[in-house]
Amino acid sequence: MKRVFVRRMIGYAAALAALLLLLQWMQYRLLLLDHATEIYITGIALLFTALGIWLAKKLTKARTVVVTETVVVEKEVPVYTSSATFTPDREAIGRLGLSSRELEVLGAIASGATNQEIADLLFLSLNTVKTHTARLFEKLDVRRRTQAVEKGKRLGIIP
Amino acid sequence: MKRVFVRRMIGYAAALAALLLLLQWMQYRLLLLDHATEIYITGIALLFTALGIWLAKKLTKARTVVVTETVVVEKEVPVYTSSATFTPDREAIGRLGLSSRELEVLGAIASGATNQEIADLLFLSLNTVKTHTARLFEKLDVRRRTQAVEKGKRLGIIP
DNA sequence: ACACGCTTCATACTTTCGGATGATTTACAA
DNA sequence: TTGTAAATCATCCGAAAGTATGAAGCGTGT
Repeated sequence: MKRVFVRRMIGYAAALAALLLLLQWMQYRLLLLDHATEIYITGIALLFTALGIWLAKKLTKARTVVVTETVVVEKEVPVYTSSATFTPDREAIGRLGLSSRELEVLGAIASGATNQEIADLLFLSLNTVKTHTARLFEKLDVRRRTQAVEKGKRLGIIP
Repeated sequence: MKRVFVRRMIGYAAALAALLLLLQWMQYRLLLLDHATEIYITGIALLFTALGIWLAKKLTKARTVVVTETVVVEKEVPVYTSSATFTPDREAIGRLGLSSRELEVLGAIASGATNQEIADLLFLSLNTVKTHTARLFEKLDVRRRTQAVEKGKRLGIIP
């Protein structure tokens, strides 16, 4: 792979060198004549336009890649324990030292409630809910409610 | 078709004419100086190389053909999708009209990322992430990211 | 009685989210 | 050609969330 690329680069460099030599020669030849500058310039222009086209084609062609992806998906169908029979992992809860109020708040957060809604639901003040969430986040070692939900589900604390 | 092509050609011709005028001017200006020829030539070369590349790109782009391939996949009993072999519910996604970007953002939200983190992750601006989330919430008919995660999981859109 | 943890609530401040709206570009379809 | 959808980015503003800190009441166990 690498070797091919290096060789191609060398080829390009050689072609460019040849081109420059040709130019040098043209310059030397044509400057001897009077009023030949326009022809010279035109030659240059055409030459380099061609070079540009050639370059572009090479570059775009080299970049044309066809990718065929085959994805095989195998699935098992395990016996499914529905969410109705969810039992929280008491071990994890004890290990983290989560209080019952904090668990309630975590559940409400997971359901998508705002702090104010949680306050109304549990008959608390907004500030109290905030302290609960703050302690909850500290114990779960997270910084946002979305992370708390993710971690809670992962640890089996909430369904 | 033909008409478009002709007009494009006219545009190219105009551009070329402008280019030639520019050259004429450069020639007039620079030939007043000594030893400016080399610089002039180099300019010409670069200019026309660029022109060539541009031309080639335009010409090849106009010829770009899009091939659409339809792949039919048969799925086996997707009753229960464990987190390891999760496959999103395409039916639900299609029904809600969720775009790929919106799905990416939803996944990132579910992992607990802030909008800024999502922006960094997907190489977007914060504002773009916000518009994606806004549209996502609208389509999911929710008002907060926690609700979006909850609904996304419930509908089988995210694991 | 007293320490300890849980719960409750408050103030003040910063950060993150979310809503509304508009601009621009690109791709694709009618 | 025109229209539409997706994706990108922007500003402004208000709401929600989160941080820091202090404080008070209430059971429980020693």
